[in-house]
Amino acid sequence: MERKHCKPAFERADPARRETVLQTGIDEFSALGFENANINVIAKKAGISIGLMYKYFETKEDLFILCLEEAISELHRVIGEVLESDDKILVRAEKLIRTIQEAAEPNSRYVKLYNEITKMSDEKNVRYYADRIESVSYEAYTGFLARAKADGDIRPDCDERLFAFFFDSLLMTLQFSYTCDYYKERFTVYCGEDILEDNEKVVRELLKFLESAFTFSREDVKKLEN
Amino acid sequence: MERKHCKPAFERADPARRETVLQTGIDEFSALGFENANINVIAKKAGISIGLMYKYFETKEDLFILCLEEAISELHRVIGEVLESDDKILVRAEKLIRTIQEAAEPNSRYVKLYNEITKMSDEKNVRYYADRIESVSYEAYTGFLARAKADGDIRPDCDERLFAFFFDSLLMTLQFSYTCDYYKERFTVYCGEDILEDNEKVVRELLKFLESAFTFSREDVKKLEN
DNA sequence: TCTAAAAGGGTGAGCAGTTGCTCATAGCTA
DNA sequence: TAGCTATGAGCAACTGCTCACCCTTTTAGA
Repeated sequence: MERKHCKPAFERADPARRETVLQTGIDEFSALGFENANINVIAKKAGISIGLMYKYFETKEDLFILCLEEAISELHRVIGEVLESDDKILVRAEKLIRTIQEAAEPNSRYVKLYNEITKMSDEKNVRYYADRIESVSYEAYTGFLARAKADGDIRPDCDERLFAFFFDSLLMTLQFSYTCDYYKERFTVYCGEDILEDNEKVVRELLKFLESAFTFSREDVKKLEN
Repeated sequence: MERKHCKPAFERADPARRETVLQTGIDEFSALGFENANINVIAKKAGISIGLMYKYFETKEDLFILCLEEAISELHRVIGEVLESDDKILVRAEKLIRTIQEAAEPNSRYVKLYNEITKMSDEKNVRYYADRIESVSYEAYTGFLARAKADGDIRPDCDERLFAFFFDSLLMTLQFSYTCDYYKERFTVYCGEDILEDNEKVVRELLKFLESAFTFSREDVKKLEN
């Protein structure tokens, strides 16, 4: 379905060099964005010539995509560890939130790359990447929401897929809010200058929100439903 | 604090032309992004020479910023109408969701521009724009959340600012999910191919989620809090 | 074992296309 | 004459990418 994004020469290259090239790419792309990053500069910073760079990759975009895959698999590895456990839903949510907070600093380059593809438009293979990237958390979230429903931990009349979507939307936004400049600013507009330092407050309130966002009489909701 | 983003000549120009220039800019910037849009092309499509374009604007970036302001004020106008009413919180939420759904198509260019600045990094005046753009909804949401709290419609021990933040995060993501290609794909990964057509389902489930996202025993939450 | 050819790793000057922006010029009005 | 609107050829800088070239290693035939 999707061709490889590097030439054979790159696969044959020394693993240490491969790592250097990808990490340098991640540095530059996450700092400047795809368009503003300069592949000649990436080559220089990685200590190879552009000639060789183009022996490794067909295009600048292919290099970007490989960097992206690296970033995504790292992000998945981190949340994967959390998702393996077998906790109740809010305990799991708490672990996820704390992981996002703790991983914000060390993984900021990866999150920024993720944020970068978020503005990708259809011309390219949005579908392929969205599937690849999002389906991991999709599987995980719908899985444990289904179980939570069976256990009576969440309301029985909810749609697990939509609830998973809302849940992930909150976590994704939170991740960006600890990492990307604009989202960070927005975060402090809403929650005050100190919010980025007060991890406990965020954990506490988001868990409250998830537990029962807006308590509202069942009748009012019924009224809305018809 | 922030200089003007057009030269006097633009303010003197014919209002119809001003409109054409800004709308053409919004077209191009929302379709291609800031970097890939070509100011020479914008000038041509707007029916003026680039020479004149640069009599109107100092730089390409200034043109972009004026387009952005136009887009934002349009988005604010739309949600402003909804926020003026004096409904209970879930009724208000429902109106907002429906507005997002109905305005998705006609306002897609504005939403895409908004999404575009979301990846802006600090070098530029992120702070200024985040303040300008986000504080409108911030004021509105904290306002009616405070009232909802006073009325006993939401739990009394919540932090209104954080709750407003979570609420807005859900709505912002939803807005992108009806408009921006990557978010759209993600939406269907989570909720199925038909979700973009089933507005009622989204309204219903999001209201359920807001009403009581995860019902969970108070004791478990207490246990988490210490 | 020696040799020649083929294949691959590696280089970087520079091509070609793009694009933000300038400026010399012209017309029009007061 | 002065000051405005308006033009668009084209400058200058940038950058994705090529290609002629060098060096080393592997292969193959005598």
